[in-house]
Amino acid sequence: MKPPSIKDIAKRAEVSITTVSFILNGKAEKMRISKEVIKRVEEIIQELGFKPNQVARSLRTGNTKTIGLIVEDISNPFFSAIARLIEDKAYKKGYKISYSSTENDPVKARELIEMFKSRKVDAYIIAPVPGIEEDIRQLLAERIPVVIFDRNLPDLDVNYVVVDNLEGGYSATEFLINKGRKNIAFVTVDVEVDQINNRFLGYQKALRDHGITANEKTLVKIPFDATEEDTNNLLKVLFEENPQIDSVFFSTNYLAVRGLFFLKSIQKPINDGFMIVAYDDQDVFRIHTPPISVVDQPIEQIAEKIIDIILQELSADRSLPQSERSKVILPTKLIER
Amino acid sequence: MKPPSIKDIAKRAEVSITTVSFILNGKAEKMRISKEVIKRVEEIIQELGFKPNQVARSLRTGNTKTIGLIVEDISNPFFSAIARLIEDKAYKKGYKISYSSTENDPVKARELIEMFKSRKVDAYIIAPVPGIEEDIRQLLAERIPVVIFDRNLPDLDVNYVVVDNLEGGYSATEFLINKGRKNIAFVTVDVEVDQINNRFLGYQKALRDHGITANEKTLVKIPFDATEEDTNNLLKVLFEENPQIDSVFFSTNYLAVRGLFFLKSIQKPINDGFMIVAYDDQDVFRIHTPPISVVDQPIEQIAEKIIDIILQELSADRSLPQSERSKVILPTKLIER
DNA sequence: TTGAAAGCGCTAACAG
DNA sequence: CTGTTAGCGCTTTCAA
Repeated sequence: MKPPSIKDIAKRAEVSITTVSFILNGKAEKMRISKEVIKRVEEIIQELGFKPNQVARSLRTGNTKTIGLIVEDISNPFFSAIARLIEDKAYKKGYKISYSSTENDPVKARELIEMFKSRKVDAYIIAPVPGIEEDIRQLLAERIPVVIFDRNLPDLDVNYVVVDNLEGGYSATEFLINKGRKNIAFVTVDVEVDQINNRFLGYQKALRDHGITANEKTLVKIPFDATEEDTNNLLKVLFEENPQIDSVFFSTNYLAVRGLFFLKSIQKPINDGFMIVAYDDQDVFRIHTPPISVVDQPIEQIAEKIIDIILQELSADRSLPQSERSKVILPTKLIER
Repeated sequence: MKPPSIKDIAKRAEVSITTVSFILNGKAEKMRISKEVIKRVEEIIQELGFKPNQVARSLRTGNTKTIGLIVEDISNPFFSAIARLIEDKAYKKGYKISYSSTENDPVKARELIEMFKSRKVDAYIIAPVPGIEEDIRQLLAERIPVVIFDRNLPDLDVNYVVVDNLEGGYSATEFLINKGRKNIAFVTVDVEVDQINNRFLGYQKALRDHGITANEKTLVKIPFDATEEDTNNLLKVLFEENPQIDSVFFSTNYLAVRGLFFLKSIQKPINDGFMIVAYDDQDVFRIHTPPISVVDQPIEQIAEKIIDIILQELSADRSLPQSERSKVILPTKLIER
């Protein structure tokens, strides 16, 4: 009924618990345990289907072989794609992933970190919300490996993997300008996070560099918790009050999707006279008629870098000293369609 | 540096460990511990920022407050949406989710269950692959709560939450027939899983009921690990050899997406002369021009049912006896577009 | 080459 | 009302 313990194995094999433990942990030869004993014990382990209780092991060793993944929303394709890739690589090294969605709520984010702390996860991968700098700082102080991604926390010295969002915003905007757009609206989420800010800065810079004056009225900030209907209403106002708009740059994938639905609903065609650029290369942008140009983030590379950093620190058995913290900024790629 | 333990709290408050433990677990009043003591201890807990070590607690109590979620692929929108909803509800009850993707590989699925077992997760939510019946049976024998979803494992008596895929396949097919389609191709994944089989059975039944003879040549099974290119090649053959096809029913969301890309690449328009029905209502089908009709699964209800069952068994502190196992079959909804 | 035993942090039975 | 203590299953030091 109840799963066998190391004790049961030891008893059955007529050896001590210690011996079993050594065999279990591959220290058998180092301890020069005889071949026969090893074989006998291993057979019994097989026979009884014994699996070490990881909880007990964790309590003893202090590591849980679990990585905490904190994202904004696991159902966002960007995050779920990252989650999938990270899972894969972590799994190969014997790590499991526990995930949680913050919904961009610093209070919830803090609770999640607490929860993971009490569960003693070995490392953290976090798409941070503003306001948890202090919590992360504390993790760092305890020398727990942390990588943040998607967005940087500027006043925190921590490993991060982000893309060059300023460049991303710039290239998207410049692309539109080169297509002859004069009135480029910017639709974004009303959250003060680094990556969104940078996309906006890139947008502004591109306009400036091309001698175009930004029009404040065509800058729309959609609350994070806005429903689709709320979003539609805001977009409606945007277009009604600014009929001169000849293109829109959406700063996030889901806003672009909503935007496309909205445009469809008002039957505003996307064509040579009216263009769209979105962030993240998702199926929905490729399948759209006409296809939508996007700023593509190198998801695989992001995941790879994250897990590399984490595993490296984990194997170094501590977080790196400040000086060696990894700062990875990956390029985005404008996919013109 | 190191987080404080219950011992530290006890020492600081000059009470015994027991007292602190009782306070921590809300048994203070039952044990009639004085108000002042409670207050003092709570203050110290606050002050030191003490969080009980969940690992130690788990070892002691035998439960980890963690639920294992095993899906085919967490980056599939269907699964990530479910994951998100489950997470939310579980979180409110103090449970965390660990996830893993099986990639439809029974060997990997088995390993994952083992891993979760050694980590002592309290309950399992599994989108099963064929071949793990025995492992699930064993979980059940140990009275661990298990819910399977998305697909049923016919010869297993276990809680499940699925949709009526036969009905789903039927309604999709009938819809096409009613639209005057005579040559309905069926594109599916080459994996023998219950939900896919039922979608096919529904397709067949609808054809039969309407006096249409199924054409074996227009039934395409795409290997699960086929690349997009492989898929394209198979579809290419399908259309080249069967020019009479006037509609396609795709049995899975991702195959439909690939199909749409393929059709776009060969510039085959979707219109009154050629129609498509997909499974799962995703943005990509709504945004497509023209929009694609789909068999919609009630994702929220699925997630709700799953977590209800799990939490109920968890609070009953054991898996239900066979007779009371929950068998939930939810209806699908055909969204005509 | 193997065994005994301490102890990771916590809960809860039992004793006072 | 509070303290002492055993023990959850495992790793690892120390001793034999």
